[in-house]
Amino acid sequence: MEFKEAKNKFVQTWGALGSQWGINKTMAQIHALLMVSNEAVSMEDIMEELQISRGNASMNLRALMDWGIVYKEYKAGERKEFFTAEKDLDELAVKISRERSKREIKPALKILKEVSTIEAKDSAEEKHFVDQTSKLYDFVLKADNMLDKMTEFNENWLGRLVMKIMK
Amino acid sequence: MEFKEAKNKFVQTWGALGSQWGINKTMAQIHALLMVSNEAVSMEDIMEELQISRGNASMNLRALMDWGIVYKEYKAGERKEFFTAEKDLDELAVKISRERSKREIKPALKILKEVSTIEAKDSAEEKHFVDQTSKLYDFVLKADNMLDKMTEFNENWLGRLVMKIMK
DNA sequence: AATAACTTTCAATTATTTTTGAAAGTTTAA
DNA sequence: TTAAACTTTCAAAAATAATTGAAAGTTATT
Repeated sequence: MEFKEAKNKFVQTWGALGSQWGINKTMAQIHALLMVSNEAVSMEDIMEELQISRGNASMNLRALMDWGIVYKEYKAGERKEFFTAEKDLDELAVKISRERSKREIKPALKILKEVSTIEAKDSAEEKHFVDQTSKLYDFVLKADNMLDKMTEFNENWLGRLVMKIMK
Repeated sequence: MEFKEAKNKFVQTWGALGSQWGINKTMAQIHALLMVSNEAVSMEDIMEELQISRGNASMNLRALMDWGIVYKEYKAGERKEFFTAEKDLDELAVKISRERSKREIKPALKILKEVSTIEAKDSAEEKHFVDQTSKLYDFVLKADNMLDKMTEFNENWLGRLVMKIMK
């Protein structure tokens, strides 16, 4: 496989993966493209490589910057803007999980707390509801914290040890 | 908040969360409904509660069974089928992550391996591509394994200890 | 201050995904 | 074996999400 083909395959794959995880395809593709570029890329070049419109490029670049995983860069003497992606994967993971936690998990937790604390009458149905949603609240809270600590854990020596023990 | 309202709120929230994570809304809603039901529910009742068509209910129940997180049940004397959800959350998490790993991560890893092993010419561009995709391959592989081990880890005493240390 | 070089915005269009509902299929009971 | 009680399938319709492109906005240069 030659370089151009490999690059294209990577961008397509990353885009597909993104859309399966609730991130729009173009956004994931732009990110993929920037990740494997060794230097900052202009909007013009992004449009060209991905065959997308100016508006599309602009909006998705904005979204990526809001997520904190793509940065703007200015080149001396050049008028236009260039973009680079966060390339440190641990950093990337932290930012993505923080952002999704903030946008999606935290609000869901709030609702879970609300619904799990209604006063259950003595019906088995209501008791089960409260029990199950409470468990879910605890579980999601724990998973959320864990994600947040994952990288930290991953780099932690004791963590590595535990990891090894668990094969 | 009264029970019915709480139940509805829960189902809606879980549905919204699902669609943000690449699972269709109805599928997540059916799952939510079954999770908080203390007894098996018929297709008729699911249709009624969620206000969805028979076809929709049928297809999404099938999908949930394919994921291994919803089961069919038969009641003595009753002709129709009833459904229940996996209610053990650790089990649920394991099944979901196994399934997503199998369907999405593993195929992506295969591509990542392919593209990261092209022969890079001496251009910095190609070198960077190979370097970055290789790192990504390792990272995704590690994260995938970690997810698989998460529950196990969560229940693990040493894990709990590490968890505490990390506050 | 006018113009050129660029970026952003957003209503309209297009593409994708989900949902419907009725016909076809299946199973059980009489 | 027929009919009733169900479930599944899938083409068409509806709903949702992404994309376009041109006008409006911004910033730098002369």
